[in-house]
Amino acid sequence: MLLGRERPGSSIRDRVRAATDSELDNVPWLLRLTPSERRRAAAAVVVGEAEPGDLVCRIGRPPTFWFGVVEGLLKMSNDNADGTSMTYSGLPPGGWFGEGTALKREPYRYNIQALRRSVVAGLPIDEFHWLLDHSIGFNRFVMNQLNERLGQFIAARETDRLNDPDVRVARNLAALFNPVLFPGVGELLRITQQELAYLIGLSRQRVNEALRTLQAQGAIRVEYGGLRVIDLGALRTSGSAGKEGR
DNA sequence: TCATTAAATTGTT
DNA sequence: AACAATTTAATGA
Repeated sequence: MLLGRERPGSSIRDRVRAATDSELDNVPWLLRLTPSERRRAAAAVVVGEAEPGDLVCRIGRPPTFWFGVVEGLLKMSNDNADGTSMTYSGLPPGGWFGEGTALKREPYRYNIQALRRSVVAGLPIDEFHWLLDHSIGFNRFVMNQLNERLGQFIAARETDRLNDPDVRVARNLAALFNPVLFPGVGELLRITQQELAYLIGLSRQRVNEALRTLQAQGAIRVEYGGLRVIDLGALRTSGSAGKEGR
């Protein structure tokens, strides 16, 4: 779908190009490859721009790429029969996804949609399989990725049961700041309060209030257009053992 | 480089 | 949801 032969009006409006060097610097798994593997993989990686609302991949489509976020913000969601949709996760820079469907060559089970203007990278599925067959480092990365994502989904199930908005915001932020899944984020997560509200399913006002509470607790710092993590552990455990009441 | 203006984002009600 | 205040980005001298 990142390929140019897409039906008009659907998916990414995409001109795909080869990745630039600085974009390749933001591809975490390239560092795990041997030099010759890296040369081959880097040449295969393509990038495209996604406008807000664009679908990077769609439920039911056969997997053509393993995708990664170079810049911007995506969301992973699922459509229900009644027309509503459920958001599973936000995908900030450094995150790679779709390995499950790529591995089995089965259709995507979720939609990936751009929340803001984003740069999305893709590794063609045949190259993905070649790396699985030839590169130990790549296998380590994918395995680690799957393990970490499993942990994230288990944590997400608990989070969804919580009713305290402050805690839900904290846990969602902890997930987005995950350095293993999203190494491109670093200390500063570029996300607006509106986008965060949309991901978590709260009003922007309530998110704003929660963020300022978390800032007062010393867990984060609120900045214009983004959030800086001060204490990731506090975000993860907030509301479970502790002192904060509301 | 600086000043001005528009746009985006945040803070409040 | 609406509005004001603040921050950033864009423009042009």
